[in-house]
Amino acid sequence: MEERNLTIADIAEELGVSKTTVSRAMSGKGRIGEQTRKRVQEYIEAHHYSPNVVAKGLAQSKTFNLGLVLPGDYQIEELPFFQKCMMGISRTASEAGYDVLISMVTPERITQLERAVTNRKVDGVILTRTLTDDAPMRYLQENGVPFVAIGSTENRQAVQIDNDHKSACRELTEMLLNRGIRKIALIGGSESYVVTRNRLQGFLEAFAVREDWDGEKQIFLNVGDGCRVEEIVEKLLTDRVECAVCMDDFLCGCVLNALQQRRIAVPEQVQAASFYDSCILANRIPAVTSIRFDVEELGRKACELLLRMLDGDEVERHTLLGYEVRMRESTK
Amino acid sequence: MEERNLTIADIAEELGVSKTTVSRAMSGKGRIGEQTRKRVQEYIEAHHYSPNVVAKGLAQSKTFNLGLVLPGDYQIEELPFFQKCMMGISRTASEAGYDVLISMVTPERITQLERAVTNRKVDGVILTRTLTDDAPMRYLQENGVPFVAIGSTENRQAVQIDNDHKSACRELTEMLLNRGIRKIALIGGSESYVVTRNRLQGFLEAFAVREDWDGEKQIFLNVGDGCRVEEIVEKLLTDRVECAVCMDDFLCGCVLNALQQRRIAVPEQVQAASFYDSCILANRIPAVTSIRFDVEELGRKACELLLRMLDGDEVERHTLLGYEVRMRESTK
DNA sequence: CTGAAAGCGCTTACAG
DNA sequence: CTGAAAGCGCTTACAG
Repeated sequence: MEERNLTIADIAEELGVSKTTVSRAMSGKGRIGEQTRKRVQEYIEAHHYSPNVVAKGLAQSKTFNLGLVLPGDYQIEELPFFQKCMMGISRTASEAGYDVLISMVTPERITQLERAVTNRKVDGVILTRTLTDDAPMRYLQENGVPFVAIGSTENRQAVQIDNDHKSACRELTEMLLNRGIRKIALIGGSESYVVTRNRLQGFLEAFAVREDWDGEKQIFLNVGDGCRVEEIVEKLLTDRVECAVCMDDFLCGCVLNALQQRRIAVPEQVQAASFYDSCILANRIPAVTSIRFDVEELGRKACELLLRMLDGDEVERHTLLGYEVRMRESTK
Repeated sequence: MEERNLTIADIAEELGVSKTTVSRAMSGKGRIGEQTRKRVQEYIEAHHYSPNVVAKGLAQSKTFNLGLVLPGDYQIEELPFFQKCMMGISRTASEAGYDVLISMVTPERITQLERAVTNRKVDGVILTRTLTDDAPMRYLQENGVPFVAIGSTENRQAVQIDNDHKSACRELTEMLLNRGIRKIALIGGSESYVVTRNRLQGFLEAFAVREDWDGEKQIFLNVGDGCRVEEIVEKLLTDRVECAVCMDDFLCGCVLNALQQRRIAVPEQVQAASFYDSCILANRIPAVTSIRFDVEELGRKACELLLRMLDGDEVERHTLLGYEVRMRESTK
């Protein structure tokens, strides 16, 4: 069923023109008669010709592939994020005639990325997680590969894009304080993520502007596993903390579970808020107050940035995208 | 920093041999003098030459890319699965000199996959979810693209690989029955997934062998959202069902939440078991009895199958991988 | 406006 | 054992 694919040479011969002409009719580059162009295009349509992108790429020293670096040592709370991100990237790339090629890396091993680069399989790369000391980023910079980093990094050279986590956390915290909360806790993951520090900063800023603030704040970072959460919840209860702001939905889920286990009512006895508003907490009762980001949009924008870089455009080094605070029943 | 890349022609000239010779020294194909080979290889090592895979591909009519079809309309419970699967695939592909190119599809839209195929960007494709009537699968078959389907399909033509969900569900159910459970429920997702029907079948088989069985079984399928779960849990309690077997971890999480909300103790009042044993239920208290699959291995095997197909090997049409029942505190 | 020719970086019969 | 040449399927100066 799959006969040999049509080539530009076949078409040229069939139409009695040169390959050059066929090529031009398709690309629109170079002068070409309107009539000729039409004839070629009609033939192409009729015969469902589609050019061999790899050959085209070789001639133009391009691959029409974008590398996407995904962490292999993921955590559950990140999955909805990566998925949505990929969706945005993949769609945008596809519409621009590019494909997305994945490289899974760990902090210790970036061989897949190295392969993709040294084998010249990609024109540029998108990073989906950034660490304080980011091996993939360093590698790409050293090798002069164009890339954009999703997420915040302290590397000022890199083109980066992220949602404004700091402002988001500040605004959420302010809203909670305005509602009269006096004892509030921030619970978050690894400090080696820049985003953790950004959110912490936003949290702190919410208090900085209030000279009259006489409440109490607690901060728990580097929370890694369920056990830690148990301890923290115990402490929250002992200290009669009124509200727990969790840095991601999985963490928040753990906190809520621990509270339920102890028969603590949310929001009556303890309130809770989260980040991402992902499917991890979907259908929770009570519904959880959360900061929502448009992650697919983030992926799209990141991809657009990279595409523009590949076109030789100068792009903004630092892009911040918005957020939305969604107040729900888990806070009052 | 990024000077023009070394090519085979450069090396040939530098060494005073032909391009043919250099090519042969690398590929190992064709006769070549041991001395010459060594010289070439040493030069290559010293200068960190790595061949342009795209050019190589063009010459061999290959791309050294594998397509990976991912559903864009994912559900949270599937994410850990996809991630692990990708990890296995990506690693195996990488080791074999291939890269993985993703296409996100929905039941209505498979344009990304079509692009990858018509643009001749992939040598073969791996499907990660299979529906009863699967558009991507149909498309690939019609176009003669080699592919392997992860998950069960009724399409007997396709090369498919999956874990043995039917046996797994049967064994789990048998174990529960052996422990004296008399009222048991099966709760699962969409029946349009073949896997749902496989598990249902396994569930039913567990009873079929017991002539003396005089208990009660309930079956809830096509559970889509949290609301339905609430209703089901109500019914379980009214009917005094002793154990709920959930077809995935997210569903099980919902059931457990609903139970906790109602202050029902697990496993004392109601027992629960799940499938996948993924990070979604990690750190749950009590720990949940679950069927564990080695999903990364599944990805690896799937990729190996495809690679063998691309090499022209005949491969087994149907592969079933094992499982492991992990009894934990949520059942007694 | 159109085409012959060289080139992208490899592989592979074919000949020696 | 080694090489000249053609070819993979495109693009793009250069010439007309």
